[in-house]
Amino acid sequence: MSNLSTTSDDILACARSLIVAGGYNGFSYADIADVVGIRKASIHHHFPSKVDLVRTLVARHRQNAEAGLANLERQVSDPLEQLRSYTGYWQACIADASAPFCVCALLASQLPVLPEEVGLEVRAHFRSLSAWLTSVLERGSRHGQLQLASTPRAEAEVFMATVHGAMLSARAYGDPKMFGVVTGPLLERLASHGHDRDERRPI
Amino acid sequence: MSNLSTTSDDILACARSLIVAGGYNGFSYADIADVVGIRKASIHHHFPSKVDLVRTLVARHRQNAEAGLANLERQVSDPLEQLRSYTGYWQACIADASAPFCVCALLASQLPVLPEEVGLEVRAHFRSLSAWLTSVLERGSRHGQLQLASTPRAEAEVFMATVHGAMLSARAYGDPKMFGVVTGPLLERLASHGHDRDERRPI
DNA sequence: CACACCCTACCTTCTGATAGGGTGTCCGTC
DNA sequence: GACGGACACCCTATCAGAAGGTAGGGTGTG
Repeated sequence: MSNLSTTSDDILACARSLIVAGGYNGFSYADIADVVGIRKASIHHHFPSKVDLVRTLVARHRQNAEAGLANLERQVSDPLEQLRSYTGYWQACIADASAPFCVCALLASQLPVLPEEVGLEVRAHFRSLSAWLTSVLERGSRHGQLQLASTPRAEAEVFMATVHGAMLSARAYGDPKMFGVVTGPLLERLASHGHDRDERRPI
Repeated sequence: MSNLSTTSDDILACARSLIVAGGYNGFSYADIADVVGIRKASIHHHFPSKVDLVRTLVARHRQNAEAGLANLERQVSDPLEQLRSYTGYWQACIADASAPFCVCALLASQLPVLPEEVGLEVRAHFRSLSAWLTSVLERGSRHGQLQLASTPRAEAEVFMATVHGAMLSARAYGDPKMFGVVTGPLLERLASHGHDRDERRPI
């Protein structure tokens, strides 16, 4: 009924928040032990090495993300609304400080010093997210709901990069609203509503 | 005539490349000592503590950046060309791997675990860069050379965030060209040439 | 019994930092 | 010009603590 073992989940959750705060080298087993209320050695029982821990964490994050996006596909059909939901999700995570950064984005910034196995998982997340965004944009463009300036793939990369940059700016300014300031125009631009925003073309 | 002491500069240069690779906790005095060819203790002579070292590094980076942008203002008058120069600079740095990431952007991603003094310098860089971009966009908009969808300030934040996201994507994909894939459309969109790109408005 | 789980105790290596001594160079005074 | 302090620079030696990890034993439960 209940979780088989919440301890390993607690460890993962704690590791995630610590990584989100300071990256791969920004936390230690001792840090986790303090928060979870367990000894260092007990963590090694669940995750023999730090690489195991982080690799598992990233892999699970990726699975959750893919499942969440698949669920979004089912619940929301409009491409623009899907994109809004995606940015809205992060806006909420940042606003309530529950996850003020994507763990994969943060780890990606340290790719050169990441253990290879972790790096592979991180790259996989980027490819996965990019593929989903590409499909959403492609569909939105085909149905005339979204206005793309270039190929769906290129627009997907722009979208993803902008979202990541928005996270960084929100953190740098210490202002969660900055995420919306950056991602808002991104969505507006893609929306091709009947009303022209401020293009005010003559005639 | 020559530099008073290149050693401290060597230390800073080495620290920069190490931080760009792995962040604040991604390098140690021992790493620098190995590369520069001196002992750990000698580094402490130039920079008593790690905080001193990184704070100096970021402060200098910020000064160099401000000087570079001021110089750009003198050499190039067209706002769009100024933005192109800015992104082109980073495109080159990433392509030749001389500085595949902005040290301030990388440190900003770890702000929660950064020593306060370092964090202040990092935030200052964000404000400084944002201010410059705002002024360029404002001028470009006033002269009708750039087409803004919202206020210069908001567009500046979008621009900065997109550039940072582009750096991240280039690193995640291991492909320097990805930086251009993301920043190219950004510049295209701001350029308000006579030819409408693919808006193809009816009539 | 076997196994999952957590513990104490310990190890090795790295980390940032300090103490103190050895060079060399510049500079003022005799 | 000689002398000696002041200082910049780099060294060896050493430290306390944190890092990731191991060994092995004590519980419980199926």
